Amino acid sequence: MRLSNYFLPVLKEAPREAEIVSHQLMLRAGMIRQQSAGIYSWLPLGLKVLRKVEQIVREEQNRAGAVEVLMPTIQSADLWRESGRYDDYGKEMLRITDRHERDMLFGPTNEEMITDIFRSYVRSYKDLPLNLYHIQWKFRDEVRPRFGVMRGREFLMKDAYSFDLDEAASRAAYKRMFVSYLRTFDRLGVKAIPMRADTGPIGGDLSHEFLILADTGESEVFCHGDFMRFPVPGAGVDYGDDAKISAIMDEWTSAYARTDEMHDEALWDDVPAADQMNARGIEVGHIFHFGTKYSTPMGAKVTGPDGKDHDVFMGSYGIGPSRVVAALIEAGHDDAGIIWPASVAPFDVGLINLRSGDEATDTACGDLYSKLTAAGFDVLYDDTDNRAGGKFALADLIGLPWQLIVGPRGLANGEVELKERATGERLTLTLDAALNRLAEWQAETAARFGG
RNA sequence: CGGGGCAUGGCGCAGCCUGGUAGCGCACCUGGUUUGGGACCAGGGGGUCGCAAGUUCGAAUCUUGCUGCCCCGACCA
Repeated sequence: MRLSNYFLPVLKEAPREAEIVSHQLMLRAGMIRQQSAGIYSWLPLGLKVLRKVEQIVREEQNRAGAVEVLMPTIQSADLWRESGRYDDYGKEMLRITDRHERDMLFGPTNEEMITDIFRSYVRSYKDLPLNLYHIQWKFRDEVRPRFGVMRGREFLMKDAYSFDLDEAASRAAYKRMFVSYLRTFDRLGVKAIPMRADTGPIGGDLSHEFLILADTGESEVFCHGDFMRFPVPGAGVDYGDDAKISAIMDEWTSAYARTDEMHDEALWDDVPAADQMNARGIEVGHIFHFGTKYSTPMGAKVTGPDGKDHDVFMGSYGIGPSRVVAALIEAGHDDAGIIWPASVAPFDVGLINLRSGDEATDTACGDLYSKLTAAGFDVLYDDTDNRAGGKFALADLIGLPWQLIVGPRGLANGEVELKERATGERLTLTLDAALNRLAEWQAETAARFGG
């Protein structure tokens, strides 16, 4: 993409209303625009990151055996009356009346609807286990939306729902999602820690939150240092092997990890002082096992091997991709701007032409742009006639992993500069050497973050 | 929902106390000189000062009401 053809409305100064760094940087980098309290438009750069996050989440859900569907944002109130939540949910639910005076709502979550889909089609235990998910916008009319997309009223959520014949099978489904979350956050390039959680209004008896560690996180985290050492299951993990999956979850739940809300000083004292890790985190995922809470009132049952009907056991599993985008910034930034993990960076390389209009420089940049694009790099080519300083500042702000800096001075020696955003390291290389270095990185990144 | 704050060109702000018809920086447009870490000169465009009512000869400025947004607390991906 040539910057001159792109839409990247950056701001030199952060709007006053933005308090936290991710919100400031998302506004400054032209990723989002606020349309109303807690409601945002996603501009091209932001959307690109959001889609990448979404795609990684999708791939790991699919790998774990979940099947994608897409349910509507608007739901009928009748469905929610069946579960009893229409009255329970309170003012967080945005209620809408259509032209026929029917009670509708903008879905804050989809347990009822997915249960309705399930009961409409599934009759036999032989069709289980089943896990259906979708990635769809939700709306929760928060009393106090804040911190940009970190806590918006409208937000993108991946929500998966598992259906099983009995408690044991349902718990196995829960563990598969648990493991898939470990992989998902690892591929997103962040350290996420699963913590025992309150089940809250969704109900149930087994629940974990996944928190991305970031110094500016909202929640205080107490966890054992072992979490930094537990191995993340690889792409080859066998989700069909219940024992193996169970063992992974056992390991990842073997050490103490709680947020301040669930913190237990007595248990904490049992953790050796050297292993006590006190950090901050951002909740980006939450999984629940809630048994027959919805299947019973809504009549979602299957015929078992015994020839009798059984209410199905369910769980739900959420990740908020829109919040993840903000959390990644909280976890990766410096004074100059964002530092994206390679797997979700909006572009791989920022190609900086230091002297647009200079024939030799333009030619060299055009050539590099073609070669990189052909080699599978997503390149943002700054071909504008801005000054060097402005281009550097922009590149740092939007946080692409690499900056390939091309100017007449270096070209005279057949050289360009390659700057790595994360480390700030700058290398002066020949054109070919620079391309080779990027190719190495591409291979490393594919190995590290690939599906 | 309780408490606090803010609202003046696209963004950041001053002006308000002590009413006299709106200003600064950045951004934008034109021309020129420039060009390796946010250039300089000259010229230019853009705001019924959130909305409504009131006080006054006169309101960005004073009064009242409303709306929007932000922050702190209780709740959430």
